[in-house]
Amino acid sequence: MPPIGSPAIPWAVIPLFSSLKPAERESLRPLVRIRSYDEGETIFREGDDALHFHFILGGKVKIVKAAPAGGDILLEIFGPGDPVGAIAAYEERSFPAAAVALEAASLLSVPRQEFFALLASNPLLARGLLLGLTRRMVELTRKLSERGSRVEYRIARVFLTLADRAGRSDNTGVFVPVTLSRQEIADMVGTTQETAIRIMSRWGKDGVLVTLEGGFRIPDRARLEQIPPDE
Amino acid sequence: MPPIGSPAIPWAVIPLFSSLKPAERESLRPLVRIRSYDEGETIFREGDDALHFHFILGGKVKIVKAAPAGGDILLEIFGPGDPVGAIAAYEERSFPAAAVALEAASLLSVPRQEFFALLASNPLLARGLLLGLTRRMVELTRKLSERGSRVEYRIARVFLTLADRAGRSDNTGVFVPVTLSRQEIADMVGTTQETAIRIMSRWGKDGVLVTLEGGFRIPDRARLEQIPPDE
DNA sequence: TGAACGGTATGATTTGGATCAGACCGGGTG
DNA sequence: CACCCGGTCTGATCCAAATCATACCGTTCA
Repeated sequence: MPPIGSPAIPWAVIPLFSSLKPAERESLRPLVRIRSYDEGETIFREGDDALHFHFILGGKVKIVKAAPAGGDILLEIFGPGDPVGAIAAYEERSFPAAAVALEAASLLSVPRQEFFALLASNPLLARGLLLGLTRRMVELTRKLSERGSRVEYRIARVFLTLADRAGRSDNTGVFVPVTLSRQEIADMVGTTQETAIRIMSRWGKDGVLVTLEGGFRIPDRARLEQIPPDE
Repeated sequence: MPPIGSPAIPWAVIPLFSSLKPAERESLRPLVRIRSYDEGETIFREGDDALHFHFILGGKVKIVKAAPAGGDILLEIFGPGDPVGAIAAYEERSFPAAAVALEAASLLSVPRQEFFALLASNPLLARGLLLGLTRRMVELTRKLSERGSRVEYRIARVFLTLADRAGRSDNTGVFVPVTLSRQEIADMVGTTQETAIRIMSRWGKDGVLVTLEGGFRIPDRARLEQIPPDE
């Protein structure tokens, strides 16, 4: 057993840390904190000071932002290995959105200062961060360009990307092991719970996308892909 | 006069290059290219291979992305000093959106390879890029959270941020020296030209925001800020 | 000179989805 | 047990904005 205050850190689950030298890991160990969160528990709120970088060791975390018109927008769903709150922590600014555990989760937190020092001395770390940011950027611009498309199309896109990122294929189609309420689905595409429900239950009847325990099944990807953005 | 192929480079207009050492600048000089673009001319298209990083020396450039439902979304307006196409060029991927000169513009282009090499050796450059990306990221998430707000509110937000970024204040209010067609305004908020026209001409009558030669005048910022997101 | 054209303007009509209003169901929990 | 509560479902109504239509510039250009 490791002594208290120096937890065993599962470096392997965090790709961004793969470039760290043993000495760097050793120096980081006494500074980091590992904490578990229950489903629905808030990790940080919109507007909080970004004092730490967080990394997901296990579980799933959603990033939500309050919309000016009321309600929330679900911006991202992160899983093991993903950095959380990196955008805000890099500058000395406050979080532009909140992070909430979508299911029971465990997070590693590194004080802002320490991570920042590491970043200055380790170009590969900077490169990894830059790479992750550009990927998210491309995703976000794609989402923005979907404005004006029908809700059904946008929900279809959500599940298609979820299928790509977390889906498991078997003989009955693709299974997406993510539990989302209809409200959360609505928040992902900027609509109301009611219309999300209508679309989801129609899809259920038609066998396009079925809700079940612990996730969703997509019997036939092509059916989802064929849903048109307009008309 | 500098010899052909080695243009005089106005380093000062590009903040990102402020950290470059004289030797680095010297090595870059024979590799870069400077080119002028007419208003409306395309700098790169969506889907093109990202072979260069571009920097704006003068003029304005818009970033537009084709929407799945048809039409364009205007994602960004960049001015002198801003990097263009950085997201795509960093990875070996193609541009996720097109760049078009909003007015006559001059751009400096650095081959992807060279810029990338520079990035690896100069941590401050990486830091600057990272900083710029995080800023844009925050902006993008804010825009995304505006889904569901009324069009009038979204257009108001566009002009308020334009006023912050490029506005010049005088005794008659703020003047925003950017020429935008009603269609381009529509593309910025994801609506149609007609509704953009209706809102803009109503604002003109009410003196909230006036269109004139070479830009727009906002007599009273507060009037724009008071426009509610819903109801 | 006049035809073609891009941008602006305004009215009439239509519609996707928001809003409002109930209803049902399974799982806590006092 | 009855009660409540969060999530799901469905129907009825409403409305902001899309769509369709038509007109009016100023300018380029043949």
